[in-house]
Amino acid sequence: MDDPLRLLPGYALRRASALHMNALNARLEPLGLSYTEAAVLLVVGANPGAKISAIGQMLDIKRANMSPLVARMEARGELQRTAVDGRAFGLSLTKDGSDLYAQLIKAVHAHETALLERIPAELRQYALTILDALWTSDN
Amino acid sequence: MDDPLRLLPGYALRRASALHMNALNARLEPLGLSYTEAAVLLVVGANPGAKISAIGQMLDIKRANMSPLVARMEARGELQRTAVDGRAFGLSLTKDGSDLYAQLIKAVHAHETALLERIPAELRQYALTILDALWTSDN
DNA sequence: TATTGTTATACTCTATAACTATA
DNA sequence: TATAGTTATAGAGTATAACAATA
Repeated sequence: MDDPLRLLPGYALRRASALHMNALNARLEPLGLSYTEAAVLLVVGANPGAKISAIGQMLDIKRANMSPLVARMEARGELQRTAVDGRAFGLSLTKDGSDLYAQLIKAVHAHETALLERIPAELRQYALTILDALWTSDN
Repeated sequence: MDDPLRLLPGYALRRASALHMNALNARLEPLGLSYTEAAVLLVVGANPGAKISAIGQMLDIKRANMSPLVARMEARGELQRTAVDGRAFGLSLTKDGSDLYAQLIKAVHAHETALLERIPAELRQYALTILDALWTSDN
């Protein structure tokens, strides 16, 4: 049976993304995080006090979807919010959030390593440049 | 604000995939096709008589999701089914399906060209190899 | 007026389970 | 017993719209 999608980079992109999102979710399950939550935790860990709106913009998560996500992580005691002004909140890690963050860093590193190892060694150096070019500088 | 996801190929993979799936869906909207339906149309066009189950396996679409998808495309007069044996069906394009297929080929070509043009010219030659390596040979 | 956050809701895609019929 | 297809349903992830409060 002929595979007409075999030569389409766009199709490979989709299949690769789906495969690795599943792999990442499996890795994050022991931490009790979805990959969206993990992304927020990474950004907050690297930017204590970052505003919810700024985090959402960086990760391309809509305000309406950030709200319940942040509320969930706050309820689990991973994040805490501090009023920046009368309408905006800054986020930072709690003690539990910091512990989880440390575990998350390890899990993400293992995930990214496994991903890169699938690529022929001599081409690995180009992977990030190519993948970044496929989405950056137009959002 | 620091972006801790900047150096993660896995994150770039996800963002790139999301961006281009949206772009493809926009291109397919005038044809009245979702990208999943488009993938099925491409496979049937290249493999007249292919069994529903085989198409689903190639595209990693579950049986339970192939059923309504095929029914929809059949109802729109794009696909027709022929009994292979008492339980399996082969799919082929109708006349309308063939016309749509021709349009689809053009849309997909335009999409893939636009995608590749985002990649620096000297790296384009590696893109398909890298993206394929990221998902093939373990499904 | 624009920004920030919240709530409610809808839509798509995908996943699981149970079922029938046939190989 | 395994395969093929169908149906119903549930769960993510994401999208829109309307709203209140503040800058």
